Amino acid sequence: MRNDVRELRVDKGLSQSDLGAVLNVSRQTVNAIETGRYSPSLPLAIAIARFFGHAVEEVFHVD
Amino acid sequence: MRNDVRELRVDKGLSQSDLGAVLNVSRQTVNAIETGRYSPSLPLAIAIARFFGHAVEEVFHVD
DNA sequence: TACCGATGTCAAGGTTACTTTACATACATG
DNA sequence: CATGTATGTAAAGTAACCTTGACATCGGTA
Repeated sequence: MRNDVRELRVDKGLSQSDLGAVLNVSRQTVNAIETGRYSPSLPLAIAIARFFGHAVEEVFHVD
Repeated sequence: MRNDVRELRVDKGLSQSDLGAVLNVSRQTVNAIETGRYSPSLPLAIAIARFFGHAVEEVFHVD
C-alpha cells in the first residue's frame, strides 16, 4: 500500500500537524501513513481522499 | 459508515462464504461488514470495491 | 549561540479489525 | 423427519490502527 499523501499535503503547503488537525487525527498518525508504517482506517482514508479532492483509489495504491 | 456490499453480493448470486473466499477473509468478516458491525480495513475495502467494479466511495458511504 | 517549526520514531495503552470455533435459527429438499 | 446451505452472533485470541507523551535531528532565523 503506497500513497500520495505527502505529495498532496506539501502541494497544499501544510505540515503533518496541520493535516492532522483538519482530519482530527494526531500528527503521528499522518506521519505513519505517509511513511507507510500502516494504512489508515477506511473512514480516515475516505476523509483524506475527500480533503484532497481525489478518489480513494487515486490516493492509495495497492502495490 | 453504511455500505452496499450485501446488495452487490446478492446481485451476483454469491453467499457470504463465497465472497469471503474471493476476498480471502472469513464469512464472519463479510457478515460483520454487511451488518455494519465494523468497517473493513482499507486494503479490504479496495478489494471489495474492485471486485464489484465500483469506486470505494460508491460502495462505502459516510453516513 | 539559542530558539523554533517540522519531521521521525519509540513506548505504553486503548480500540478496532480479523481469525477460528462454536452454537443457533430459518429455509429448502430428500 | 433428517440433512444441508445460508445466515447471525458470541467468545477468545492476535494484529492493526490510533492516542498521548517523550526524545532526537535538521534547517532556518534572531
